[in-house]
Amino acid sequence: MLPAPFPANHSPIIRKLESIFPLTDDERQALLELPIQVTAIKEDQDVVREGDRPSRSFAILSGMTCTSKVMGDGKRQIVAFGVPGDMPDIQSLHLKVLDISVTTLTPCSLGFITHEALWDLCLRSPRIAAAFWRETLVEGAAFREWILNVGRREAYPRMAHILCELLVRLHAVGLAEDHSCDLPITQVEFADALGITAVHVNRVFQQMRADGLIETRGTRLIVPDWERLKEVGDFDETYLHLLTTGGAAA
Amino acid sequence: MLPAPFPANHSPIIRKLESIFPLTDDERQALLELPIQVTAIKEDQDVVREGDRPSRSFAILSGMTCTSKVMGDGKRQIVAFGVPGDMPDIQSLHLKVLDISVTTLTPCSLGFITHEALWDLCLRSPRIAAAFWRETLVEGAAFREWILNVGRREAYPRMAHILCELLVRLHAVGLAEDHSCDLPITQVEFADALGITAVHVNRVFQQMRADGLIETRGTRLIVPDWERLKEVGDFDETYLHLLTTGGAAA
DNA sequence: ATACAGGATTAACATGGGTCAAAGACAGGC
DNA sequence: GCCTGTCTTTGACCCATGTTAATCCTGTAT
Repeated sequence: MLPAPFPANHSPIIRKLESIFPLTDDERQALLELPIQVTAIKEDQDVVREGDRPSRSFAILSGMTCTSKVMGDGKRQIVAFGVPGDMPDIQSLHLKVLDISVTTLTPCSLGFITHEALWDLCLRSPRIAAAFWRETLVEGAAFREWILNVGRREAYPRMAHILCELLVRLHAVGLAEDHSCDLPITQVEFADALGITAVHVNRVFQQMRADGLIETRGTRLIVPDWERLKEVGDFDETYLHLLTTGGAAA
Repeated sequence: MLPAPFPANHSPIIRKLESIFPLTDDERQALLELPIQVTAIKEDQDVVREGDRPSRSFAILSGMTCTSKVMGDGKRQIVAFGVPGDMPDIQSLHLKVLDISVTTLTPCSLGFITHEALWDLCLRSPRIAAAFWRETLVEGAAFREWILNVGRREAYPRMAHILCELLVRLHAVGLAEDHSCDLPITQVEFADALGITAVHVNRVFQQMRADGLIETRGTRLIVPDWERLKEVGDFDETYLHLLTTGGAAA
């Protein structure tokens, strides 16, 4: 029962931008004046679908999403998870037809902003445009790491790595503490994210529990030994390019 | 013996930007005035390395590169190939420490541009900044497809898919005709790109040859039946977001 | 309480692709 | 023509992960 409907506000967007790019007061103000339409949406709903041609993008104000692509034969690959502050389909501002679908993992509060308003803001404020560009570059770095994860790590370290990423990113937006967080992600979804089967996800989880690498209580994940999980997952958070480095999930 | 040292010029950069974003005369002129340092470099050289903090970025004027990451244990994953017009480390403009290495596959002519000059141009011309941003978004789409390829396709269609992508992208820059192109990529490199072993790359190639799906003469790739290769590779070029769609490698 | 549905777990068996190691093929340099 | 280094090819064997399909949970609705 994570996110109660959220008071309408832009703060997750601004916090996210500021977490990777310093803003002036004027710029913050310009962002606050963006016309934004806040919408609540249930879990397990597609917000946008592959092939859509949206006229607006959205930011996650609360809740979590996943971004996925499907193959001809129906197999699905999740390529990213979204946390508050993320704008999973910002690409649609420039690329007319979407190559991905975005699905809610939990009930979400989403803030929709028209492409027109975004374009206008970017033309008026080159530094804000640069901040968005920078966000896209950071997202690209995460995709590259995801490729490495899926392409070169075995299932066990692969899972460890993705758990590390999730924990650090959730921590960065205040949704994880004490190496623990709520992960509303089913084993089937982990399977689609890691490029393995749900059965094998289950095997890996059990081994990790047996090894004392993780504990689970319902959807809650607890990491008893963060350093060891990072080591198993070959995890180095540099690629996330957070300004608040250091004790990320510490 | 691909690329002879190239007369210094910006045209690959401009052509690339224009292939995904229409430019005005003024904007083209501003790009032409960018101070650019042209350098020839041999094959199999690292242009930049993971961990570097470059003060300039570069465009490929001729030749091909690959972009890769390595794991702690030395395993390498190639996450992208670069063709003329690409700027494989444009991210360093915003992200101080590089998360990838860029290596030449052939002798290359590279055009280096300082971050200062790029920043200056982007602040003066929001539309050019937007064009660069758009390039980054397209690059992101290619990463997402790469994740799907490595995560969900078996080795045979996975190879077919990457061959399709290479052929279409080389065709878009005039380096492929008649479903045929020069591919200066070793089997070890394909292995690192696909997340399989070189031995298995070899098995797949032989099967593809036996199936009449591809022919090779030295480094030259010939595709006798383009439609069939696309089908085997589950390839749909939409994700490349080229303006010149349709008969891409036709 | 009972029934249901989505998720988690198990087990038995199959296989794509990994590993290792040796041998061939080819190109460039002398 | 010969040497050397880099690619490619081959073969035997093995294991991480896929497949299938049944069973077991747990929370929620009736």
